[in-house]
Amino acid sequence: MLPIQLFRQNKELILNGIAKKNFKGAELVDKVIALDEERRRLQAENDALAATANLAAKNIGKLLSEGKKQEAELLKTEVAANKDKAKDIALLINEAEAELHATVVKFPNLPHSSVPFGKTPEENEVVRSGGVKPDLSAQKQPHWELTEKYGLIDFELGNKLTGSGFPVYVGQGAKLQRALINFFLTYNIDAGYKEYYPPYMVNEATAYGTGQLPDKEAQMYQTKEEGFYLIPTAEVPVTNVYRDTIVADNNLPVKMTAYTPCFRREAGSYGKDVRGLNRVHQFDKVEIVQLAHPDNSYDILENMVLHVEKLIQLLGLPYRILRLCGGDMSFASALTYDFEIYSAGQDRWLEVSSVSNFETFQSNRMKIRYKDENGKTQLVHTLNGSSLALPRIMAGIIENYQTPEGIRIPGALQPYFGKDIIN
RNA sequence: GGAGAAUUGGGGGAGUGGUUUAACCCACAGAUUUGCUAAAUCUGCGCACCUCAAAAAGGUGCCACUGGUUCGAAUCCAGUAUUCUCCGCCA
Repeated sequence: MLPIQLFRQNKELILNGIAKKNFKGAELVDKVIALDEERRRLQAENDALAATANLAAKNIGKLLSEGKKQEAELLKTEVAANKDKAKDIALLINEAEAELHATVVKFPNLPHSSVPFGKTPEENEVVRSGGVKPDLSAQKQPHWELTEKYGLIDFELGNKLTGSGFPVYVGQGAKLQRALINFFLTYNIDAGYKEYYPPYMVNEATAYGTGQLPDKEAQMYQTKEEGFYLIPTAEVPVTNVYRDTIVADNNLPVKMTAYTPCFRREAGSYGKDVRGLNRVHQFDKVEIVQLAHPDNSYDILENMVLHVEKLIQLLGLPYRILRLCGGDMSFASALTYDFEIYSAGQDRWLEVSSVSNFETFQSNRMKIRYKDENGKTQLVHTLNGSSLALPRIMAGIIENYQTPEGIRIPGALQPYFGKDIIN
């Protein structure tokens, strides 16, 4: 959520920012400013009334203790007249606040100055790429053929048990999944991230904190009785660990990592884009989250990018890093780098990680703060990234490492998998 | 699932309708003094919003949460959440 003060102080900044992000709602800016003025006016009025009432109540108490009962009764009737007025104003304040809030949360985060202009994924900027595309000559197959051939994933069984988009990993496929999770977590923990194992369901306040609510409700599965949301990413519970807290600034940055399944009800889409592991409703992911001081959050973002890049390099997958253009960025992000690996069996790029700085957009909702050198409370910057999302990494390994003898296992993963080939 | 009890600031903890402006202790920060792996004394010590160009100052709200009763609520009432104890059920 954008801070309301920003609307008062720097309207131009907001107008420019939302234009870059391709958000159509310039007229809402003036609405926010008007509602904010209304709210403040009402509050000043309300406070004055309350101050009078408080004083009167105190005087009544004093009169009663002095035994002046009649005078006290007289004062009571005077005060009662103000009560209705105060009640009306309180009601108006609630209305104004609710509408103000509902309007402000519609605004996306403002993009960082380095974010390229653009509306579509084609306008994302390739920052750099690495790794070598394998030469598979004529024998290349997509992962859904290979997983069937080696009995690693049973998509049909998933259809039977649940529905489409819920693959069942079997035998060495399940083991590969487990090895990847373990490898990723160990790599993150070695880099100083503290491991969390959070709930897979969250309440409304938590889903609101990271920006899933109110607008992205349709993306999440929800339990019928309790109304809990199944997490679409570990970012949701993990970032909320620090909701409503003030972190000592010498404890920044806070580094957290978690493995969780992720549940997403995506809008219907068919064909090769969603074939196999390319897009599923339940998948595993290891996430990294940091809470950072605003002064160095962009250095930290670059560090997180290097961290993820190294991990992909360890797996020996060809990759590229994109800086997303304004129109392709997520609602809450100020700057996002996407990682894509080249999937040789399909001859296409697959997104495996997204690393973002949200600045104060999430912390303003969650009230995650620190004390600055003057003792003033300030909002922290929140950042997160995938390290990594499992299914597409699995697809990439299976396709890029396919050989006539079987699927080779990248060297760095072998200690976790226990052997060097699937055949 | 049933019955009972509880929830106060960073921690402990007092407070059962009106000089409580939430006592007191600890922790923490600053100053002073004595001096040296510290102690004593004094002062300060939460969050949010509003008035104000800002600072200073003042106002309002916050005792788990949401409402209610009252001129006045940490205190009384109702609902919700969480924790503890006992019973039941259970991997």
